[in-house]
Amino acid sequence: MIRDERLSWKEVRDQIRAGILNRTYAPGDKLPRDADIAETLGCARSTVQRAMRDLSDAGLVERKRKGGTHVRTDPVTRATLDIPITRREVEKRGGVYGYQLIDQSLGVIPHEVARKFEQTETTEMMRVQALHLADHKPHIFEDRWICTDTVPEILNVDLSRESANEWLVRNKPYTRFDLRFYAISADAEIAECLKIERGSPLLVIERTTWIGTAAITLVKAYTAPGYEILTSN
Amino acid sequence: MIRDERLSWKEVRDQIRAGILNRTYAPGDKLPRDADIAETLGCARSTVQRAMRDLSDAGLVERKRKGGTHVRTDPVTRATLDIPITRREVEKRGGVYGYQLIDQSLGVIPHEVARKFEQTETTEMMRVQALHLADHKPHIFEDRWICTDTVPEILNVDLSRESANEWLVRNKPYTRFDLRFYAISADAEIAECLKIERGSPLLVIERTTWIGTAAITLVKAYTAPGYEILTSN
DNA sequence: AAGTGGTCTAGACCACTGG
DNA sequence: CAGTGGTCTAGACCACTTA
Repeated sequence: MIRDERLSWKEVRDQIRAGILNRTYAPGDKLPRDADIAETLGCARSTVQRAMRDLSDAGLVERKRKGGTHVRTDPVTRATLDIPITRREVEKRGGVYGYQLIDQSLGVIPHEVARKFEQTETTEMMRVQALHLADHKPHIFEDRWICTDTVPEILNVDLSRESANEWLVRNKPYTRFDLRFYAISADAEIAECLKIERGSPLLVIERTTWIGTAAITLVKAYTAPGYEILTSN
Repeated sequence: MIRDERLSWKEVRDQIRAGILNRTYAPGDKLPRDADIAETLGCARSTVQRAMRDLSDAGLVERKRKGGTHVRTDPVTRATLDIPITRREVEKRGGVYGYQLIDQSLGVIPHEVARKFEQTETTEMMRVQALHLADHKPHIFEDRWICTDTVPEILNVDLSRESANEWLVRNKPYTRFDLRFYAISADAEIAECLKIERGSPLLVIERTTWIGTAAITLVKAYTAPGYEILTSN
């Protein structure tokens, strides 16, 4: 007789997942209770729990107290995205990073921006427009609003040397953020900055960050043509 | 004296995170060992572990055996994306979903497609072009290649009734996928399908899926103007 | 070689929620 | 209100990695 070895939670997870993939448990089906699975497989319940949490995080099953664990009927593709600071992104690809401040000013925020910040009484903020370069070519044009009430220190930062992107990320950690991606066609201003033709299709990455409920910044990053966002799974 | 209650792992996590946000632990700093934190806070080491895993998943700290736990120097914005099947996406917003098969054929895959599949000997696949509608208006035009070697059953599915999107997701779970987003401008064919002007900027969602190492499908989803991808964090 | 995080166990209690 | 998942503990051993 071969003595059973202890099961790792990944092995448990893979067994359960296999059962789902091969239709032993079809979408909508209820899986046995953790305790029963543990007994069947001969491991501790917490090991099953660990495996289940992984499957749940991956969106394969849905767990409810008292309700039990069910195979999700409506699978979603769940991906994790890492958006690094632009410098890192360029350097990681072996490129040469460059940065240019284009304009910096104080001004009243447009309604559209105020809406993105949700609840903010602040009406005047700092606007920063800057260009990130990769291998000396325009890479990303960013148009940013920074809440000077939340981040008064920004007034004393020399943004011609260091990008707001980096300064903020290093000095003002956020607790919440909002991300959206969409496509636009380049208007005259953006086209000029990125040195492309008007009307070129661009991917825009828009990010708003808060610390607690206080708005920090809203940035629209207009990426140069050819830019792609990738996930690795 | 008030007797200390047991700490939950979320409370532990929040305390550690607070220490990072308020610079008690600056970027690059090493945090105490789990065991020490546990003793300091008066909880079990596994509770600290749970908290740390959360911070690590969020990208705030980096953990290494023997090396200890360090606050990450270059924070990344880490977001989780859920991409549901198109029907759900439309219905969740309260819209009416519709679907039209445009074309279905067998053909030799272009080199560009073969490259995306990485290693595949298959050269002939099924191509499916279809339109997803939201409130009777074009919403997403999808151009898909399906590997008939991996998914021979697809040959017997009536794709004019059910979208390949849904059939695959229900019947052919994948084990790995690749996602990318980028912007293009609509060519004549896409413009006609989506009933928009040529040259309109479009967000494209491209997804390749595999089961094991066997290719399943590659789909390019051309979204109608105004489409946005959102993350919720 | 030794230090630190990762995992497993067995058991207890809690918290949510569906029947 | 009872069943099920979620969490906590204390302790042991493992596995990776760096000093």
